[in-house]
Amino acid sequence: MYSIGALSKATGVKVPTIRYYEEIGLIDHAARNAGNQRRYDQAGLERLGFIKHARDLGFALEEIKELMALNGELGQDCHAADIIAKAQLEKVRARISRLQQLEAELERITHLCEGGSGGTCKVLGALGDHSLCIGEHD
Amino acid sequence: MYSIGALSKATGVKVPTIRYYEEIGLIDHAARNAGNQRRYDQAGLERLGFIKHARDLGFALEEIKELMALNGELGQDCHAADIIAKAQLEKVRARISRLQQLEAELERITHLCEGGSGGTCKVLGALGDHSLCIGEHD
DNA sequence: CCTAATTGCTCTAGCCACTAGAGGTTCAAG
DNA sequence: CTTGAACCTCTAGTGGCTAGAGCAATTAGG
Repeated sequence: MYSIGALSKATGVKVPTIRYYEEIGLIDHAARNAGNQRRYDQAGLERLGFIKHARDLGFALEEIKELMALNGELGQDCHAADIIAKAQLEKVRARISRLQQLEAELERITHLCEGGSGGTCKVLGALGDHSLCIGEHD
Repeated sequence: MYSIGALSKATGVKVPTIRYYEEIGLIDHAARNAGNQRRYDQAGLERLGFIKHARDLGFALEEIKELMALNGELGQDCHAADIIAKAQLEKVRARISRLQQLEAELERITHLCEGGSGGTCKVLGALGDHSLCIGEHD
């Protein structure tokens, strides 16, 4: 049996976050001891570990709920899980390519600096003027 | 003179967002016409354009405030602006490399699917078990 | 000039995923 | 038995908006 603090240490999920997950129904209401403190078993630990890992992978809490529902089904629906994971992969790839565009433009902008102050700052100018951009972003 | 709607169209910043920017002090309180509606001049348009562009580049509103303060200074402090932009570039690069790790792992996970249901789903298994990951993430 | 549609106004509340703090209770070590 | 850490609940705040209610003002058409 784990206290909420022990569970937190074991999973890397902060204590208030665990309580928050319970509140929103992502995890079940924990069993309580005589003094009204939450106690968790091995299954609770594993479920929270699953959530943590999925969060680290960028899944939204709603998506994690879906994944956990699949996990609970009789003869886990692997295909559905795969679809969710693939959608997540696509999201991640889209974010990467968007960020790479930003990287290119920020690189360009920072190379405009000739140091010193006075006169017109080209960095500030480039930030203000979208028409100077090489490609589209956003 | 632009109405808030015209400003919105010209910059691509939504009307409630413009009002929100005013509320938090990112832009000055707009002048009002006889009927209490906001009216903007060219300078207002340019400032909002600057904000929009910087937001698209991933700058936080606080950072944008700093950049605009620099812009207002006598003989714009180009060096300071450059430092902020370079920091932003570093943030963007860090996010890219983090996302690339996620991409690699999601790719690995989605390749585990053998289709069909029943038995143990390797996708769900991989999501639950961090120790199966190739590299560290988060 | 009148009307109707559009646009504007303020205010409140909600989104996501937490985080922080107040003020009190229970537990575990010595 | 005492102390201090960990726990409890509750409220409020974060960033950056978005949505909706219930009005007032403007503008285009007839």
